[in-house]
Amino acid sequence: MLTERQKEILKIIVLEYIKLAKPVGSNLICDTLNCSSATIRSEMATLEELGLLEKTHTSSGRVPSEKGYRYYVDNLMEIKKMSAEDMLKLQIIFHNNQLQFNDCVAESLKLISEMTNYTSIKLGSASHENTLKEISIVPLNDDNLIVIVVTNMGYVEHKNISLPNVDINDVKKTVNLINNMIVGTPIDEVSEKLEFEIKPIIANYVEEHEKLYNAFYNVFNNFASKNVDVIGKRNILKHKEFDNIEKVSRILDKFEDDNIANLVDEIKERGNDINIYIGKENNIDDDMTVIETSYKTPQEEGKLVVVGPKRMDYDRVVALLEFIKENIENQGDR
Amino acid sequence: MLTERQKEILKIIVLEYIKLAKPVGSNLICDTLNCSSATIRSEMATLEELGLLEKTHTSSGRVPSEKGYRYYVDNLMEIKKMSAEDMLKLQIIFHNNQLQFNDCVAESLKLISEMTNYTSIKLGSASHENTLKEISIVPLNDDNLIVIVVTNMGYVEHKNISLPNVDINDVKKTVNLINNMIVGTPIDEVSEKLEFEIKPIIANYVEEHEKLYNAFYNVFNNFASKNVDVIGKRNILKHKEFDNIEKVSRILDKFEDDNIANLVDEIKERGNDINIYIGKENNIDDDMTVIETSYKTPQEEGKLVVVGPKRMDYDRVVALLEFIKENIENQGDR
DNA sequence: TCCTAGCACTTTCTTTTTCACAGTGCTAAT
DNA sequence: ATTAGCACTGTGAAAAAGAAAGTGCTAGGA
Repeated sequence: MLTERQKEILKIIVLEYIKLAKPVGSNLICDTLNCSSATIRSEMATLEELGLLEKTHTSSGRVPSEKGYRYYVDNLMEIKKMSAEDMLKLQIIFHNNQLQFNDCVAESLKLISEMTNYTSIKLGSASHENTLKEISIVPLNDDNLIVIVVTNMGYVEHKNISLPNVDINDVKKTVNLINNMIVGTPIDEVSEKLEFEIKPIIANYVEEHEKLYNAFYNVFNNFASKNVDVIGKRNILKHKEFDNIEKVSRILDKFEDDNIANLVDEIKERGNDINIYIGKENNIDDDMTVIETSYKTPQEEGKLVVVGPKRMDYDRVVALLEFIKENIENQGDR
Repeated sequence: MLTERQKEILKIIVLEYIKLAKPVGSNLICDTLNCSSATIRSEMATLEELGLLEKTHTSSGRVPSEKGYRYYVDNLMEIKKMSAEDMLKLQIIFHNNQLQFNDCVAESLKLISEMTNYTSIKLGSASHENTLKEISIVPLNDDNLIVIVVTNMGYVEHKNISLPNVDINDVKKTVNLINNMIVGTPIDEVSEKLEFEIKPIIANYVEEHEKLYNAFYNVFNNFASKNVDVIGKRNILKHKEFDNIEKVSRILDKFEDDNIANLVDEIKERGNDINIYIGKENNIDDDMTVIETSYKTPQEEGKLVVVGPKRMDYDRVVALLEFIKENIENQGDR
């Protein structure tokens, strides 16, 4: 258990380090705390023994450790009201009746990325949670057509396929078959069903049934398993601690879509409204913090994530995410 | 007019610098050219006077100037056969019957990016070149539906819209109207036609016609004006000359989708099969080279572009692009 | 006339040295 | 408990020194 003064000191160090990214010395603190730097130093030594602070070298000021950030987040952080400015900008998005619901989510995340210089991620439901809602085709010319697949979650994917020498009516019949027989199946089980339920039927009356079957099989087999949107990848470049190409490369690689979708998906939920995973607590990168929240509306469910350096403006991000989550869930059915 | 020996020297310097990114000294060259370093030095001085070579400082080796690269590309470069390895990998893609035509293009560009560590770009036709082919809807639930727009070029875009209190049959009627009256219109003129041709009609019988009109209007008004795919943005990080965050940032910003689509689109075509724009010759970045080719198939037309440092493996990229262009155009109608 | 050996000169890059600074830990006194 | 005082330490910037790479120029030889 920390004394009040120790808490105060830890808090100042965390906030100061978040602001300036420079180790915090005892002098800076004694100004605000009305005691001598020597006193602060001995307190800082105690906090270091407890594992809450670290030094970058023997005679440097102190930097929060991961455990220190954790303590701050759990015990010291006061959830601030959002700044009026932040609030206003977000409200403009959510009150813009021109924008469709989906765009609101995307736009607000984009705004968060811009305002904070962190990276935000929207992760929709995975393909095994999506079922086939409807499939339709648009012929382009004799040989080529577009297949459009819509899932119950409103996720849409389309693919250009070419079927030379296949009668368009046979394609239409096949589409009808699929729409009658397979709708409601989880996306990643569709290709299996195609093989055992559709293929035998069309084999009877379609000349080029092999070609036809293959084309549809591929559509479903390559269906994006994740529905992910990463916004502001390049923001990592704006932070002091990522000042060399290797680090930046490493992080940008992590942000690649498939990659990040898996990593975000693996987050073991802690069940809070907003969950914070600092450094080693997340599986994206030890140098980063991940803040996550989930949302659920009649149309769609998913996760919203903000990723930034451990030295992150926790208060602000939490406030922003809470606001967005709330707005999404209230307006989801507008 | 350069002497044979001067050409030889320039060529060696270009190739060597492309390989190692280090200024090339006279000693290295005299080994291969059977003459003394002093001779080479005086030749290099001449080439520098002609503006084909540059020094990084008074006593450094030589580096090709932009003009030097240009001379190399125009006069010295021998279009090599592709390496067997490159050839094989690409052929696997184009001979893979599982892959649809579109995927072949994307896959082969992805491969190029991986093999060369440059960035490649696929630019489809712009919205003013696309006309409306068909529009269709998939209802998700009472209030929400998906609008799918297909253009004559096979470009597809979809949008989630919500229309509370609008009868689905009215929506269907509107869709039919659009499909009957507006098909064939260039995409960027559609919203105008909606206003003057469709809106007056639905106003007569649809209660919430304002809502309905707005929704469709937005779909077309926000239609992506460019159809662009940038592959391997992060490759810029792998090149020696981009060793600081500012440069990398600058380039990565340039690669952002809307941005790059415009820049690529602005390229004034020189009408060759393959066009090379070195440094200031392109409008993407003075430190980069852009290699561009166009393709045209019955289904689609567009540009393929490779962007990399000026110190780029010209031979290889040209060979790769030529191969891909040829395969696309031959297989476009397979 | 062209080529080359030789040499002085220049710039960069790396290493070493020096120095001020910011900050610590400890001790002794309050 | 707190604090003033002081010795000590690692950093970072600046200056100094030396090695390496490469040039330009000159004079002599084919």
